[in-house]
Amino acid sequence: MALMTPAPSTLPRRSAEDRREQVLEAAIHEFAELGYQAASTAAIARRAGISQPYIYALFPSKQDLFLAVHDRVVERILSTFREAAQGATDPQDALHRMGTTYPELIGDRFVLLCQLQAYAAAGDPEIREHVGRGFGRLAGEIRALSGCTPAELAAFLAGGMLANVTTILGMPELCDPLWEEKHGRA
Amino acid sequence: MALMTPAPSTLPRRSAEDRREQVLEAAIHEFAELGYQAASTAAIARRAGISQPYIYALFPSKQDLFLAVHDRVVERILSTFREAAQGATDPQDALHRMGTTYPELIGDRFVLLCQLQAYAAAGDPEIREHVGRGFGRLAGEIRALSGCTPAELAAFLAGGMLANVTTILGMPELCDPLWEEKHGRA
DNA sequence: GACGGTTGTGATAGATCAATCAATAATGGC
DNA sequence: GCCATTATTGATTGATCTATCACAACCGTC
Repeated sequence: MALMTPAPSTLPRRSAEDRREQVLEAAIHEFAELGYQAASTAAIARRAGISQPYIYALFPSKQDLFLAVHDRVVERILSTFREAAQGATDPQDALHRMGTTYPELIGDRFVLLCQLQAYAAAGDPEIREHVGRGFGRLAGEIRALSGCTPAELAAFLAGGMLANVTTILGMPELCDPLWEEKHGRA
Repeated sequence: MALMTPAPSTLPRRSAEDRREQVLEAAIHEFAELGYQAASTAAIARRAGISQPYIYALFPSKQDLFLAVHDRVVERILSTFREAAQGATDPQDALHRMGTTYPELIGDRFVLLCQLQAYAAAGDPEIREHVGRGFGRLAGEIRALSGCTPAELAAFLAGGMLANVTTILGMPELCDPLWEEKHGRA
């Protein structure tokens, strides 16, 4: 039982808050590409530049980490939409402005894929409840920001879902017509 | 090393084709609720009433089983749509008829959830390619059956996606306005 | 009533992975 | 310059899961 190698020399220590940040960012990527189950804490740790056990000093469990990732992703989407809706004149205009930010959100790619993975993992009741609340918050805020009707909200959300899926499948052309022809008619 | 218990008595044997059928049906349920990674071959076998190793006599690998499930699900959706589109008068009418079958597909529940799980598992390139082909076939057939425009197709697919997600989250009320107010205006 | 193909299973290898724990190095206050 | 606190890791455990293999029970058939 040889004990540990004595850690070559001074490695700079970061605050726990800092590390949590790194882990969250790494986890977003891993969860987005592999899903809740397939993503391993070892891979997340590697990407974050820390050891695998240390994740459990920063988050109580893999599920908690996943839900924290989901919260952050929802928050990021919301802030993007809030910004986009600034100065809109009417509901359609607000939704249109939000819709144009979708490609930007997709540019991040991982944000939307994380959403999809959260839905897929919703077989677990605890996850479903959490993700359901996030989805409700999203829907509520979009309505509040835009003042749209339930039907318009549904159509907007639906477009987002299609964007998710066509992105992950690498078939964006199927989604494009939505944002082109919906409001932007010359 | 006690050898096996001598198998109480005569259990009726089924044809391999029969068994494959049972396994596929069981796998649809397991994959739908848990996803590709989290669903275990042991649980599938238990549900199908066979031993876990026998699955590998019927399907070469878990991934092959998953893709076979996906094919079957796509085929089921297509046949539902084909039936619904019979006797439609124009593209809008055809899409409307197909849309009304969505709740029926959701009644099955597992069919649509399997689709969602397939998208979520598309991080794996082999799965993505297969699922992408299925999605393309779906989109192509819908266009052929209805004669709709690309924008109408996109809106229709988007609605399906939203139906998937609101179903799994148990929030169907967010999706209802789509099918109610879209075409059925009195 | 032996035989060859088919159906089916138990045991198990081999891999992976979440989570725990004890131990150790750096840090900051005093 | 000491001490309590905080950050960080190596080693490991126990569980789980896919896949393989050798073997057994059944079936038609000659």
